[in-house]
Amino acid sequence: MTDRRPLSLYRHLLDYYGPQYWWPAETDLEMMVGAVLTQAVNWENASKAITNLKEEGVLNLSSLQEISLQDLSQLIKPSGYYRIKARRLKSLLSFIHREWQGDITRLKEGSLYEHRSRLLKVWGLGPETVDAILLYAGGYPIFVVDTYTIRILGRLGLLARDSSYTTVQRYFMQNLPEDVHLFSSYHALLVVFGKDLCKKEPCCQDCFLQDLEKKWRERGP
DNA sequence: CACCAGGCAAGTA
DNA sequence: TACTTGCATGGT
Repeated sequence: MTDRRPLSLYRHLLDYYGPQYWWPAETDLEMMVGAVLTQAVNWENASKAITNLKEEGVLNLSSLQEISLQDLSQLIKPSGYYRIKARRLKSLLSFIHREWQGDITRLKEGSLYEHRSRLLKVWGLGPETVDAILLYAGGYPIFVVDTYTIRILGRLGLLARDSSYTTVQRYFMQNLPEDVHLFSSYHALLVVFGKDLCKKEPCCQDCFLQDLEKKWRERGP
């Protein structure tokens, strides 16, 4: 017995916003670095930090390993929380060298949940960052949850407000076909939607959500 | 001026 | 287990 609403919501979002083509990164390493840099910060800020790293020529495994914590933190300043994020990046880099001998393609060998439990032990990587890495760099079918996702589901009444990360993730994964492309596309659409959505309730008069809620009531999901 | 942005870890009860 | 707080820049 599966709940059809998650797939229905996906179709509405895709129809409204169009395809999103995430994650915006040229390499898997860049994707992982970006995942840390965008923690609790809008992508524009994280993107500036990525640009700095590229211009300095340090967005590669060996340079990131060698660069001092101080120099690294200065380069990523625009991403906010720059001192802590520099430490988190160093922590991630040491994991890549320790676990994979510096071979990032090792992420694509082995099993999803084995990688997940190891990555979750890395200092500075929490569930969202880890799942983003697994989905967008690893190509594994795992659903990425963020604050927007939780807020949207609560707002639509699909789950209780402020449901936990695990609850929301399980809800999507139990009610959607296991499909990397679908999960990738869906998470991107939820973020775009979340940016569009008024943070404070009640929602603005003519935003998409109101339109969606109306359709929802009229024709059902 | 206030408030927010694609989290996470550490401390407290 | 379930809160609370620090971390910090840049845009509206």
